[in-house]
Amino acid sequence: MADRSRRPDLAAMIAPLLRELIAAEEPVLAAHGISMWGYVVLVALDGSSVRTQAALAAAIGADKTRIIRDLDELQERGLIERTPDPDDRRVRLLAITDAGRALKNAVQDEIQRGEEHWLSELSADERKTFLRALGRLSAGDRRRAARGRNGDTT
Amino acid sequence: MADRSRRPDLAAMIAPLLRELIAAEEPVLAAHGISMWGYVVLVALDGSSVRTQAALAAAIGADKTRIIRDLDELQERGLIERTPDPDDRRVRLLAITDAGRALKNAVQDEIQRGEEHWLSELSADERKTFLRALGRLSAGDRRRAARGRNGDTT
DNA sequence: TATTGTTATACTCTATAACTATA
DNA sequence: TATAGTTATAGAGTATAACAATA
Repeated sequence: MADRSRRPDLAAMIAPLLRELIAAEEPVLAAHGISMWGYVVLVALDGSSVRTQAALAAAIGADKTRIIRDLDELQERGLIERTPDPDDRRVRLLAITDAGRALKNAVQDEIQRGEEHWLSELSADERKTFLRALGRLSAGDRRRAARGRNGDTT
Repeated sequence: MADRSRRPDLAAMIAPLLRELIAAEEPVLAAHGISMWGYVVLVALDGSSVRTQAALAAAIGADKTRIIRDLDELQERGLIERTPDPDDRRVRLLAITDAGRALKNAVQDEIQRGEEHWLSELSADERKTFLRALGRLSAGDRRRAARGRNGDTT
């Protein structure tokens, strides 16, 4: 018999929720002709001080080899710029363009409007505490992850 | 310039957290010689009234074809039973064994002890509200998902 | 004809290794 | 010798299609 005193594993509660959130994002991304990784890249470049491709890969938890196609495409569409670093010509400095930021903001607005659908199941207090707690746990992630890397994001 | 009034997307906050939770589970699962899907199957069979393979696949969000190997292995190890349904001989009725339940409980205990590491970042109030809100959102998943299927879990 | 469980195939991701150009 | 970026290859994981047995 199942033990009612057990709570579900955190991962088991979160995984299906994430699956639905991603499924809801896909049509929005498709409508704007951008991939999930492409969107993640734009968000990372807009919000942080990430400059090099290696730092970007680390920041978004991707392998440095698997974001190159996305960077190529984003650059071809004029959504990001890749300029050689004069101080170290191995490095290519990344920057989001105005067009890239506009696209990212449009996509993000739509996605967050869709997420209200989920958050509306919570009371105002629950919502506030939930988002804060989630941010805390997520921030813990970043702190732990940062320790394993070189600590700098440029 | 980044707009500070934007909150991160829910998916963007949850995804890295889930990745870490899964990474923390893997050594536990490996120590008990069971795969992630195998564990998910045991949890589903222990806690609900799922009986057929098709219902199980739907319940855990997997394709019916991709759980067969796991079911084979779980059965070989005596952790589940697969018996033909006398009422419909196409169907094989699934049931967790005592050994399966014992393994599942042992793994679950270890996993949840590990999760305290994350939850300890929250205050008692935050923790309570967070888990309740997460359960609510996750329950919403199940309601929405159930509507898309046949409504019965047997 | 539809459905359960199964197998085989193809496809999509991802990780690994190897290469270049710089340092 | 080590590192940033790149490319090519191989592997894992997944979805799709087709099959046999039964309804």
